[in-house]
Amino acid sequence: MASTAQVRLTARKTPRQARATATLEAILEATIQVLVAVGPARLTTTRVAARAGASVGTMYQYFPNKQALLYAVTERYFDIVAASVEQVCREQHGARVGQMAEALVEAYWRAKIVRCKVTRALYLVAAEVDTTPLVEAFSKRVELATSTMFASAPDAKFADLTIVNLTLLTSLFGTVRSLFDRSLPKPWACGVQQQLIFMCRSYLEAAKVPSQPAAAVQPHRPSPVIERGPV
Amino acid sequence: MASTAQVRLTARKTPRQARATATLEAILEATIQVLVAVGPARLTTTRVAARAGASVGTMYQYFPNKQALLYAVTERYFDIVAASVEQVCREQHGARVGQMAEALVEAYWRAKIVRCKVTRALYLVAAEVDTTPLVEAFSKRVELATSTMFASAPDAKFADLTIVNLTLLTSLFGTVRSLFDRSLPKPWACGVQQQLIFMCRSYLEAAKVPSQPAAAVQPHRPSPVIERGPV
DNA sequence: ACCTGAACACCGTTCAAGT
DNA sequence: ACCTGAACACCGTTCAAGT
Repeated sequence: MASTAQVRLTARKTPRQARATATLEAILEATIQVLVAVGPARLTTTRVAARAGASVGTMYQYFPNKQALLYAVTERYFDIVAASVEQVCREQHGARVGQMAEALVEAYWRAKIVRCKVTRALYLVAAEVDTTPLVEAFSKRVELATSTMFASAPDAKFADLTIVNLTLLTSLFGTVRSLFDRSLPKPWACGVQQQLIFMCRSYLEAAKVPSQPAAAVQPHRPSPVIERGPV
Repeated sequence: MASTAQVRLTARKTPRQARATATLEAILEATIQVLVAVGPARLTTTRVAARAGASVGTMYQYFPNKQALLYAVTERYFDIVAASVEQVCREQHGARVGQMAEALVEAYWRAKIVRCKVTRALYLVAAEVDTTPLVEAFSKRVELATSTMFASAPDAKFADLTIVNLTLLTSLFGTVRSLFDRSLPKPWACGVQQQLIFMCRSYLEAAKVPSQPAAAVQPHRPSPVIERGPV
């Protein structure tokens, strides 16, 4: 592992009294605020504690180290985003694929942009803490929701839904991230977001397995190098 | 700005003697090695200096701070990747769009994966240093190369090449990054990479403006919400 | 149970002294 | 011109002492 050595990232103890719960909450909230204000690299445990109205020692009662603090905040964030994706997936159950793709992209985009400062700050914590397990859990959760949704579409069947779904999500997550990383003027970012919907629709359309009344329209040229499943 | 305050990120002075040039080179090389070994968060100026066989003071003669060091290394890396993308763009000049898309994705993927440890480490330095200017310069450079290439395709014209090109690249950069961030088993990663080619092809195909002998095939359903340019 | 903050170790950065 | 490394300030983490 490159960036991180072996460190416990889970909470150290859970509060038993109401006062303690409030303290813990204050610390987590303060962490987000400091994160947004100065970024993860310049975030200081003392600063977080001060912002939360507590002392450093208190913070260390609940978290074994700075990394665990960032880990906890990231976990909460992923949970919110995953939940809102799951919601649209339920809402779009049984719709047409094109409509699903559009709703999915828009929901994810909205979830990221509503708290865009937080999003931007959290994209950077990966450098301080190894958040791979969180990314993995988040991805798996979303994959399940979207694949269930796509499987319910009446207008499309896919030869290998798993890989199509995985590709679509990888591209969605990545494209949105790229948009955050670059400092594109808003109109361009919106343009790309619109095109992204169009791109996802085109991909799904092209990845469809031809339905019953097929054989009518054939691909113009034989598509040569295009394989589907994992190699 | 969240993560970084005002700091000079450019080199402090340039070496005048051969000995000094060697020192500088050793420092840059050592930085990459340490970066790969422990990641940007745990990279230490002393460690870098030691690895380079120099003292901390020497490092500070050439770089005003740790961030400038990481900045310089990132710049070099971007330069290599951009150069290899530019090369395929020249090679594919005048080819068909589908072929171009495939070559582009594969070239970018290859450039990233040949030194995958370095790639992974450098993805993380963005948290320590504000590399936005470098990302921007890199993107602009690649945009120019690919848009020139696409404009030379005999089999496709686009209503707005700029936004199509921007979307394609944003998606390419992002998807590849997502693949690095997640710890997918190799076969799945390869599967997604293959599908990404297919996705880019489908998108370009769908974004084409119908050529001369058009009017024959009409879109099955009016596509509702799909706009092209920036809003 | 929970909280505090002085104390310690470590790392970024400087600068007076060397070749 | 270039290099060195002890010295200083700052931040993560601990722990003895408090309520």
